Amino acid sequence: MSQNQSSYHRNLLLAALTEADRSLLLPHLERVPTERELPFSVANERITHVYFLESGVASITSQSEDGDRTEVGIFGREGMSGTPLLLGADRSPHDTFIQIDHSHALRIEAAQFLEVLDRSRFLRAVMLRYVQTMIIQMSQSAVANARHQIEGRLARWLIMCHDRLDGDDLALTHEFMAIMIGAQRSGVTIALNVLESIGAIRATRGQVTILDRNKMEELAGDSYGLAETEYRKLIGQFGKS
Amino acid sequence: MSQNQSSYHRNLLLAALTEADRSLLLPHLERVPTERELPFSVANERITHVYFLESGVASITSQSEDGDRTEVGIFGREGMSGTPLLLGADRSPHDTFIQIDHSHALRIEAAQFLEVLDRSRFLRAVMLRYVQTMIIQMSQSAVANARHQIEGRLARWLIMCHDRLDGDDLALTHEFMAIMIGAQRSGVTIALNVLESIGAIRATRGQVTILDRNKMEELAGDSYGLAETEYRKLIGQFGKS
DNA sequence: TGCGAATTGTGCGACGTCGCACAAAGACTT
DNA sequence: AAGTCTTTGTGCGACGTCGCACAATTCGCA
Repeated sequence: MSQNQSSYHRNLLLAALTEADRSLLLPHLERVPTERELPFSVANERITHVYFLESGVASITSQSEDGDRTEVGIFGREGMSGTPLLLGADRSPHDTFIQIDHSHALRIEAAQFLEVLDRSRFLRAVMLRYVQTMIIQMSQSAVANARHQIEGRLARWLIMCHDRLDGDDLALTHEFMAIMIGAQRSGVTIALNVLESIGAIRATRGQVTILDRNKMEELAGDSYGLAETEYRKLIGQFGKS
Repeated sequence: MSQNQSSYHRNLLLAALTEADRSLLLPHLERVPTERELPFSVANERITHVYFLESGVASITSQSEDGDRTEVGIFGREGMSGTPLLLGADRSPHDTFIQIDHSHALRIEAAQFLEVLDRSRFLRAVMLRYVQTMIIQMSQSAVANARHQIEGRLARWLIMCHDRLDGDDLALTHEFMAIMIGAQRSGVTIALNVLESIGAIRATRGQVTILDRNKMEELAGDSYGLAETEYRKLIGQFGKS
């Protein structure tokens, strides 16, 4: 249990709770190892657990008939999966799964989560404020996709990952990033080369290193920042900028 | 008050409430005339009222530094403004205002709204389920912007308006639609001509008439439909398809 | 009825991205 | 050390959209 206790503080949402609220969750939380592609929830299937990441990055994606995935949301140790439960839905049309693995998450069964929600108004309030930050994030994804081209979208996505990971190295392939920002692989290769040529990143096989975060934020423009500001206002400290 | 009572049923969210819950809201609701550009809420300013539309269409938009607006959400008589209040925020970085006017809305002051929310768990639950449908809608906007080109995005947006209005005529200028879908005006002109040439719509000055809704839904592809399906599951009947 | 403003149609070069294909380079297996 | 698979670089034509400009059309108002 001391293991769980320390885990609490790795997830910023859990860390934002009062001691009393955490003790409501504690008996139901199970610490599980995570690995790439581990599904937290599957589209149109009942959400079985709510996951709180200790580290790593997860994506919420929308899959179209032809099999293309598009990312609509991202979270790490500042967030959780299963937000539809907070809003009275037991499933959603989106998939949620681990993108970048960093070992562990805490999870609670859906039914128990709902029960705990009922018992603490403050706990529920924190989680709902988190939903608000996700709404802003998703909105800004729509804006980024509408207004920015690959370079900007990629810069935005990379610094969002950067916010959620320790250090400046991101283990990512071009193919992977292409899916995440809804572009094609060769376009990502070119964009990465541009970013590298201006000294914003260094790219090697399967890895991107953020060198100049300011430049990256500049490239992302105002598609980055709103959600992060909202998080800091509503929940607490977060990110690197 | 009998005027208000009939108004209740025009807004689908209010109509979805129990008689008891409606009577909690009733004393605080004020029926106000609406007009184009009437702001329901302004970015980064305290939300003063929650509006329930009886008819017409409102947009939630994100404004960037350079003044460009991008629409991130849309609602009509099936929805409401002020959803951040439900999630514990008193403001949001987005603007919400009337796009297409159809005369009236019911509004309640923010403080009173919050008070009523506290008093009925069921009422709160209905509104939160509505938030979930908006999340899906915003996500699908991100998908549409990432994957579809002007024709598809325009088709999606037009049928979303169509869902929210009586009849098949939409009073819209090209300029206006261009802003809504994040494209440029001349691109919209061309796309509209394409839609007209295949018999999906008829376009005249300041007006678009939906002729073949099925064709429009086909063009929109899977960027249309998820949010609407979610609404029907979580709240009730809605739309025309 | 006529004038001015708003709206729509159209043209054109520049540019970014797609779609696809294939070569080059790096990493992993046996 | 050789062979295989994954990842990355690159080329090229097609296409869609931008950015901009200007003409044509329609509407509203004096």
